[in-house]
Amino acid sequence: MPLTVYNTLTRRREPFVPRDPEHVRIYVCGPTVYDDAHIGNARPVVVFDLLVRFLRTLYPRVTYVRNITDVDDKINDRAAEEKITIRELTERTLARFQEDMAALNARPPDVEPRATEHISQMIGMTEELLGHGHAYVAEGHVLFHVPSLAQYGRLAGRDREEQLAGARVEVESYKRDPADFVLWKPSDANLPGWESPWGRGRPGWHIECSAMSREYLGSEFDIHGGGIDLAFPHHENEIAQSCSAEPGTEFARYWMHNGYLLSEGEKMAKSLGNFYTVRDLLCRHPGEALRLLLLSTHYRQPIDFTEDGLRRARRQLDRWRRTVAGAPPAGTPPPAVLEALGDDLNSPRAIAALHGLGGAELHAGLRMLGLLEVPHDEWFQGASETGPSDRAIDEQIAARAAARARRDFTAADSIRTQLAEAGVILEDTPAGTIWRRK
RNA sequence: GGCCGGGUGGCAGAGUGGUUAUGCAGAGGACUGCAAAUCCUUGUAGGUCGGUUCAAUUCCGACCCCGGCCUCCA
Repeated sequence: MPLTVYNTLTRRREPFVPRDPEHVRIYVCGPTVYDDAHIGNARPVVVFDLLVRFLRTLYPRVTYVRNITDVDDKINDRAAEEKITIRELTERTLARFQEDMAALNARPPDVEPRATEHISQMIGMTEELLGHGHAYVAEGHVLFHVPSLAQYGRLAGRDREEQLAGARVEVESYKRDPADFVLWKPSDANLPGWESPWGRGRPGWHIECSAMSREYLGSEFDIHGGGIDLAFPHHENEIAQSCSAEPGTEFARYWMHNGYLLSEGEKMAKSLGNFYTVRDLLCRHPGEALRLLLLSTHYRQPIDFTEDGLRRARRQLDRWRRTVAGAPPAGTPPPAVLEALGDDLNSPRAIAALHGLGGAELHAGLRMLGLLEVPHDEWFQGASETGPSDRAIDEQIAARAAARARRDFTAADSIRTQLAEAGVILEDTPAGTIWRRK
């Protein structure tokens, strides 16, 4: 099954050819752990989880690295606000992130490196850049000198003049060029810092991904992923750093970017009341519904998240579960599903291909997409904090069965209505009455 | 201002130069004590204006809208 991917670097779809067919290597930018993941953070996690699952069906070995940014000024600010240590904040946030993503059936990456545990690698790369004349020291900072690299701007598709035309930021006086960016910056006593050849300081954001991807995947690997908003400047800067630190190397061959996410038709913002954390949504909707909704739109398309869409996704999963019944997932997913995924990860087409299937084939297709991993009993009858207990429901069903037996349908319907109001739906089948939580 | 996406039937969302996307919702029917679930049938499209073509939702151009990036946001 061939895989074609859209490569942001070339702006076209290309056949995916791994550097080493025995070992595919992929890096995706992970979260800055200062606050709970919102729905927009979840999209790349789910998209690249699916990509990695698919790659694993194609290649014998896949190494998936997703970093954790645990040194960042937003983290410093938040920790100060909450009057807790940076470590407490990052540990707590990371644990919650991992729980949330697990609820979306996103498997953990093979390596989840933390920035704070790779400072020496970042210092090392910064020294290499200085040694090659791509960086300079100014007022305690180490800066990457953008004009030193002719190809800068290739990923974002913009040249130097365009960037200058758009410059809206005040340029720090120590920068030789407005586009230069920080590799290392000084920390005062109140900020996290590490000893370095340039004094006590902390790394810039971009150097983190260059250093950690090299540590675990080597100087050249296959796929680098993230949200489209990271393409510039973050990914552009990563390329600049990595290719300059080791001249002649290619860094990532394929760049894949997921599209932006809107919420209820607008950019998600706390002030608009359309800001959803994954954690919030998981209180009201199953994680698999969120996963399905995110995969219902092609990853490069903009997606308009709505809670209504989430409800529809959940009902779709209800139906599939009934159709699958007790069928085990067959060994191989349906060819149409694999074909769609091979076509630049066309998950909406893969989902469409599932309709009309049944039994083991459908089950296998859904499992390929990372759906239906939650056991059926838990899905339909899982514990509820507000509804009646399983035992109370069984008692009511027995009472209703007795009423129906004496053809007292008024009493029977009354019981059914009461349960419905409590969020429990009854279905009479030839094998007896079954129930599920709404 | 520069750059990059997108505009498809009531909604969600794909492919495609000519032939059904798919799903949801709606309508009709079957089943049911009534429901629920399931099954069957079914209507409705491709921003605007031009161009190319025997034929365009699909290619080209212009324009209009929406969104993003250009500021350490996925």
